[in-house]
Amino acid sequence: MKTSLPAGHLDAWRKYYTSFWRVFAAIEADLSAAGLPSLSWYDVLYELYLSPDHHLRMCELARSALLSRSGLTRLVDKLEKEKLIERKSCPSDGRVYHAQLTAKGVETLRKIWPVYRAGIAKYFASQLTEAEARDIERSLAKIAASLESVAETAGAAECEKD
Amino acid sequence: MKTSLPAGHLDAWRKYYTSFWRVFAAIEADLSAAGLPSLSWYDVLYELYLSPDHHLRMCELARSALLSRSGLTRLVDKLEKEKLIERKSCPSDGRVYHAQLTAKGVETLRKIWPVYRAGIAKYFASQLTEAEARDIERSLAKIAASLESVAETAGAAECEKD
DNA sequence: CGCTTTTAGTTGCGGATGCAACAAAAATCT
DNA sequence: AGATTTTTGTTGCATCCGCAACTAAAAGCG
Repeated sequence: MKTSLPAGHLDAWRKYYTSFWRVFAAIEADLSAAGLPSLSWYDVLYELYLSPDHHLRMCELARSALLSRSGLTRLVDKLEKEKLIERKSCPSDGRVYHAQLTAKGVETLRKIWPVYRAGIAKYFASQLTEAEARDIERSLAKIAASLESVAETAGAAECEKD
Repeated sequence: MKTSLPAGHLDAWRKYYTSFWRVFAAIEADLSAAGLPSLSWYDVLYELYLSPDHHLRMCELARSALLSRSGLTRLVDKLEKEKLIERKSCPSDGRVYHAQLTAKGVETLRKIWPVYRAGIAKYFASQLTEAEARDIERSLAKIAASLESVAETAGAAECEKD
């Protein structure tokens, strides 16, 4: 595993880190100002929306939505209280619950998206050419993919080797 | 202000969003596993380190370190308790406090950096060529710069126009 | 078949952080 | 100068979230 860090890569990291927090905060502020739920709610609803039959096991949903299992449990509690999803027990595995997107959940997704999209456009996309967007997508896809399986045990294995 | 969002730009956003959270979580996990403070501590200490005489007003530090004023107040409380910084009142403005990096603060910065650098290298830089890193730096610099002044009033002005 | 290990989801707890309200000081205006 | 507004930092409060411990169920193993 490569651990050297050329100056150009460090510069890229700094911009990546700073730009992300600023864009993220700006989008969250827009959502909040519009009286809409935060991006973590959107992420969960959207992952369910993408899934076949709009449902997913809790642990898979946690991974897709970039949350810990406990974090997801609480978030699903709130989403269920708002009738945006339902918990359904799994017939073939008594440990498993599926989160099932409701019609109201889809509706909420459709309310959030215009504001979210406008935020992405204003704070992120408006600064990028088509070519830049394509290059970023390609480069960052490699990074996202390389960390796909890293769930709750992040870094442990590699750390022990040092 | 442009609010349309081409598909390529949306794809770029998705990878940006997902990759960032995964890399961030992985680095935080490594720091935690090494018994080191989190990135928010590093950010504050590092911004002070970069500043002339290693000190900065609270509100400037909050902006540089990507925190709210209240968030910074609490973080500075903890850093001061650990003797990593000192609060110094400003002679020319009675409202202002300066956070002053201490020798122990510099030392802590030097303890965090190797682990942080290794994380950046492992989870971020190792996936990018020199050219990709350069392009990302250039593209994201524009985004970061366009949001430089957006502090606690993020999005408000633009939102009212819609 | 029992016993152990693993997996899925939940809960107690504590830490981190933002918003709104506040106090103090400075700046601005008349 | 006195009154108003703005700026700076802090605090009360609420929310979000992860880790560790726990329960229940399934899988693996003798």
